[in-house]
Amino acid sequence: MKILVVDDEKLIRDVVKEYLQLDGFTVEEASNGDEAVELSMQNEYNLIIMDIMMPKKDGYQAVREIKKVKDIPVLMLSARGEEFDKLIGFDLGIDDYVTKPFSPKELVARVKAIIKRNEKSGVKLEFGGLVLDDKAHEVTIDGKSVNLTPKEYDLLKYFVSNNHIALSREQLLTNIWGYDFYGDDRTVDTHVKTLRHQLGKYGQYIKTVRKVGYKFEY
Amino acid sequence: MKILVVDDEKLIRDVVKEYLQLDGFTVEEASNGDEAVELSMQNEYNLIIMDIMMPKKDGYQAVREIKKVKDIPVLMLSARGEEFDKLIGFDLGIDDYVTKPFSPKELVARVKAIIKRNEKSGVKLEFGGLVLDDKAHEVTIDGKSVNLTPKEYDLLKYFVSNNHIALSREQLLTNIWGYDFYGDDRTVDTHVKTLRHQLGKYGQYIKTVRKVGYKFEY
DNA sequence: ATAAATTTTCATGTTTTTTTCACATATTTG
DNA sequence: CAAATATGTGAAAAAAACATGAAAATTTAT
Repeated sequence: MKILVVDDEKLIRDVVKEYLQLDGFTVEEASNGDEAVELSMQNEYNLIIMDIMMPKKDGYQAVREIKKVKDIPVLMLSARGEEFDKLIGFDLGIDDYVTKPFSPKELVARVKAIIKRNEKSGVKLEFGGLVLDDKAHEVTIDGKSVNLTPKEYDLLKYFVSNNHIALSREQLLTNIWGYDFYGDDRTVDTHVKTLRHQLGKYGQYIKTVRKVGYKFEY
Repeated sequence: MKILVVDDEKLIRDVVKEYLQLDGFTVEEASNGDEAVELSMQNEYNLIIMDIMMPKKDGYQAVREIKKVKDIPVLMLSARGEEFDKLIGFDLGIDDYVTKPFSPKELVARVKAIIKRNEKSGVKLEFGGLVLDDKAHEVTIDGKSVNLTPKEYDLLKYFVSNNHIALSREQLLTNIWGYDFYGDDRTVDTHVKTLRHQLGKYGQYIKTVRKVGYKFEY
């Protein structure tokens, strides 16, 4: 997950970067609109966080140019009040906006929300006889449909899209349940249990990573 | 899909063009009514987006002349309030109108809606004894005609044309009811209910996809 | 204008899913 | 090996999602 942070103030870039990295994102920076456009042409970002007021080229213009070529979600930063109406009136296809001053935590939460919304759907992931067809929203084992509950389905989808990667309970909760889930960690365990059962012989591919969480490994 | 955008303000033409191109449309421009008439005689457009107030020849006159010769859908642009009533009284065969200032996103949505409305289909979809003959606009089960209401028909058509694909309530609403439906999600449920009844033994092929929506699966 | 048909809303009941939690089992550590 | 820590599990409670029927609102036809 690569994110481009565009702001002319280094301090802001640094803070945002730090928090995003804590959550496992890769972050690159640009200090003005021109740089932002250039970088986003050369790289594949999953999200752009863009300030509005900047020298060289402002955020609106930069977004306009980038969106012409690439379909990347954008989160806008704006000083309180100013320029705000424009954002709404001039529909640039902004995914969300945050007004300064903002809480880094909230920003990260919003970033995650956007990424989740924009997650590509309709993929078909196959691991031997285990197939997850996201378009049909269906999981089959050796051709036979398995009746997963919604949570089980989401969990499996997240697992298989992160093959070989250990996932903490917290990570699973924020990414599948949502950042606003305030329940018990261990509810993950219960779902892993039922999912393992549902997957039959493929259940074993969800491995326990002690002290951390779980991982799918095929 | 080729669209002609007619407006005397270059800025508006540019913005509209930009957004339409993002959605894969080919766009040509005209800056007044005369040009518009001329261009549309020489080219085959799938849609014309026409401003009303223009020098040389206004939008009404241009549309009238074009419609005399060609059967092209037209979307009118008008400044808020002014000239507006005329559009309704004047039966020019306008397909839709948008008042300035407008959100480009909405404009594109309306363009798509018009194009979709004007698409001739006429397919015949068969699933065992269940046949949807779009040309005749009729559904039969084992040869016997079924009396579907318009909504039921549209819903079934959308379902069967998306066999094996899970469809969210939102997706169903925007594609069948239209992007401007602001009612209750759950109205979909009610229609699914009646449709299932109408389809008798074929009702079971509309499956519930919990937490998502429904899918047709034959 | 009136009646009929269709669509939408909404409250209710039912089913399914999710969460919690206590206890069992397994693993690590001193 | 015992204690501490972490995960597995089953069952009950809580929550959520859907199906349904009926009434209200809207649209269409007569």
